[in-house]
Amino acid sequence: MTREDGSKSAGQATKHGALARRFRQRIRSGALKPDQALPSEPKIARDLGVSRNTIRQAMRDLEHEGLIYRVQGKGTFVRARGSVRRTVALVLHDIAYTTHPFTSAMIRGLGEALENGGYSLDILPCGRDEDRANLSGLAKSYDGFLLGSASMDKQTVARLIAEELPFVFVKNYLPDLKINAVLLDYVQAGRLAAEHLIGLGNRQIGLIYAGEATAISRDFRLGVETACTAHGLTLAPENIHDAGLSVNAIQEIIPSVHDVTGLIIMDDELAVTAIQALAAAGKTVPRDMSVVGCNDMLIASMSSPKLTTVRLPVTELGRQAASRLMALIEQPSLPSDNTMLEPELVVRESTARPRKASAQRGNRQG
Amino acid sequence: MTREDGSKSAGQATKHGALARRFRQRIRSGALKPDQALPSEPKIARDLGVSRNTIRQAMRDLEHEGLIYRVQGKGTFVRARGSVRRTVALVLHDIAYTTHPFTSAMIRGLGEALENGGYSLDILPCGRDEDRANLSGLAKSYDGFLLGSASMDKQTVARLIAEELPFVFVKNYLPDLKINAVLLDYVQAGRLAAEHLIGLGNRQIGLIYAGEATAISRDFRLGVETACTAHGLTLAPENIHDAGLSVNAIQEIIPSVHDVTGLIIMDDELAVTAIQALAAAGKTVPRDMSVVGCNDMLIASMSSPKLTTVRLPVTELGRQAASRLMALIEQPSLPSDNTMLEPELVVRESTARPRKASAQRGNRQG
DNA sequence: GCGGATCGCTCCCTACGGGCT
DNA sequence: CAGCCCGTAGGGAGCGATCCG
Repeated sequence: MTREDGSKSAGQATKHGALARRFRQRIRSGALKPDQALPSEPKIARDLGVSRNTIRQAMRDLEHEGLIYRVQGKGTFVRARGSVRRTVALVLHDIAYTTHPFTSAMIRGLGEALENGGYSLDILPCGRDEDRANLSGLAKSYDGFLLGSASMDKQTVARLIAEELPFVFVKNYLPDLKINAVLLDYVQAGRLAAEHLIGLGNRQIGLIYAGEATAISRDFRLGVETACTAHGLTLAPENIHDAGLSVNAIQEIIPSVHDVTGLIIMDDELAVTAIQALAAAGKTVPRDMSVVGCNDMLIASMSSPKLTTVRLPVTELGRQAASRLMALIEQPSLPSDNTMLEPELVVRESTARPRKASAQRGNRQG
Repeated sequence: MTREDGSKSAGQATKHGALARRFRQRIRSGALKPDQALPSEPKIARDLGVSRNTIRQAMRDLEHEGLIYRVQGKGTFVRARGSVRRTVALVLHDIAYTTHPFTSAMIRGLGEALENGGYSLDILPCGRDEDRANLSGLAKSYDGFLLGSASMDKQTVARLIAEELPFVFVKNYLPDLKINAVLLDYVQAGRLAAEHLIGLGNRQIGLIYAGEATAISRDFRLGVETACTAHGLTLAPENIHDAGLSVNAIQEIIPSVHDVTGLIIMDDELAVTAIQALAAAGKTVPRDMSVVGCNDMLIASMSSPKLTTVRLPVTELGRQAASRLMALIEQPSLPSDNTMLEPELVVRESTARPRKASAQRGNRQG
């Protein structure tokens, strides 16, 4: 431990450390400019009274850090910052999340913005402790990090901060850390979905969401409950179900949904699956039950009936997060900032006035 | 150029290179086991008659490669291979491809198999020359590579071979390289799609595919043409369209599709989009036109009408490719092998007998 | 608990070679 | 060509860490 730290932060203990530190500062500050030659090894040796061997060790370290390059017969030069394509990493809980349409849409936005900025994007998992431990090791390989995992822990973030590595939270966030984040307003998304159903006359509302594990899922539930309370309704605990992101879970949950005329499902794919499961159980959407999805993925407009959903600007989320990270990389002193993107209700065919309610209230014909 | 190659592949030119090579082999072969101590620097110096300085340089290189670790006062030791979680990289043309449902399904299979094997998966882009150049630099970071990009070039592959890095082609391949690959039989996929339409009585068939740029797209067209020829039909050039993977391209292509009763589209999303575009132009599928997709993604069974398509075992492709790569990593001497996975026709609602044809032939009522 | 042996780490010196200008 | 550059290779001295008797 002590040793490793010593040899890394060095800078004073050893002569080569001090030398490396000296040149590192001069390069970072801009005193030495890209492709400018450093003094030759023999010259430094004479000037500073150190052996050439020591100088070579310092130079070797700087070369490994990517700060300089050496050409036999010519000299040692400062590496141009842009000579290596800059790369940022998107860190997900599990690489399998790329599979989800939401993540796909986000990556589309990220890739687009980063491409325009001349950056490359790699995707890394961080669900396992080893992966996260490895992350700071990979730090040298990346110019910045997009943190898209709900399983990101404070220690890892603290390490990123300690090493002064730029990062931006995308979609997920750590509740008690006020740091760079580009987020979606899931409270508002839940509220919009619930208010739409309530506005149609639904008094019994059910919720299928991703559970209490992630902040955004909690936010969504909070939004639904807030809307219900505001209209004098209660979201009964037995009408709240945790499906995670699993299509299979939906199949198990649907049969246990009773006494509900409106169902809010936090994911379009799950919502479409739910509609099919309801159909299999003899219930037609929206005649017997209204269903509202969330995200407005492609499938929402392709399914039958077309899904009423809450559109979240996912691709825009990616774009803004990427822009924010690039700004941070190019100007590390930027103040921390949180951005919240707002959702929008998209009414299609999967929601309608509940039959009993409309009969009781309007007593309309048909 | 010459220099870089020299210093990298070294091994014979310089003494420290030869030394490093010597120990690299002994470690890789298992002659030196994890956490086993290497001979001490002075001992190697005496035994081999080289200076300690030279030995230290070789050890430095090995340490940077992660093969050994050194502890002052104790000695130099072989690093346990399993101490760092093994990681493989999926190399795609562009990170945006993760966005495509096909890639998602493949990643699902890859992730599943790798997870079971105790591996992590990173996703890297390689579309730009800089990215590919960087790839061999990243070689040290990864235990193997899954090559999923059609833009993979021979030089890059040659470099991987030269550095003895395990790799497996997934889905895409380089026509003249007989190397490890797990592939889908796109010739057969095209043939199945065409034969289904022909079997229904369609005589005028159109094809929308991803162009001539990639081997699999060419294979698909070949399959369609083969089936047509076998049944005495010709696939007219004006009925072959290149849409890439672009939903927008479909919108432009559909209006120019004439005199065709059956349309084969190499991607389900594009096929569903095409059906909507046809509807907008007043043509109903399958009454006025039969449409066959390819891949059997989720959307194929969710759309209306449900899409007849050719199911390709994409997730299985991922699983097998991952297994193959893990086997190669653990036993580099495995002989090269190609695996081809076969498609299957899934008939749903988007295909039917053409009206004219059925009228002409059966002259049925209605 | 302490001293000696051993280890890797730092630092110095010299010399030769091959590439660049 | 000479003169400079970095790369390689050799020599040696002393230090701090580790281990063992």
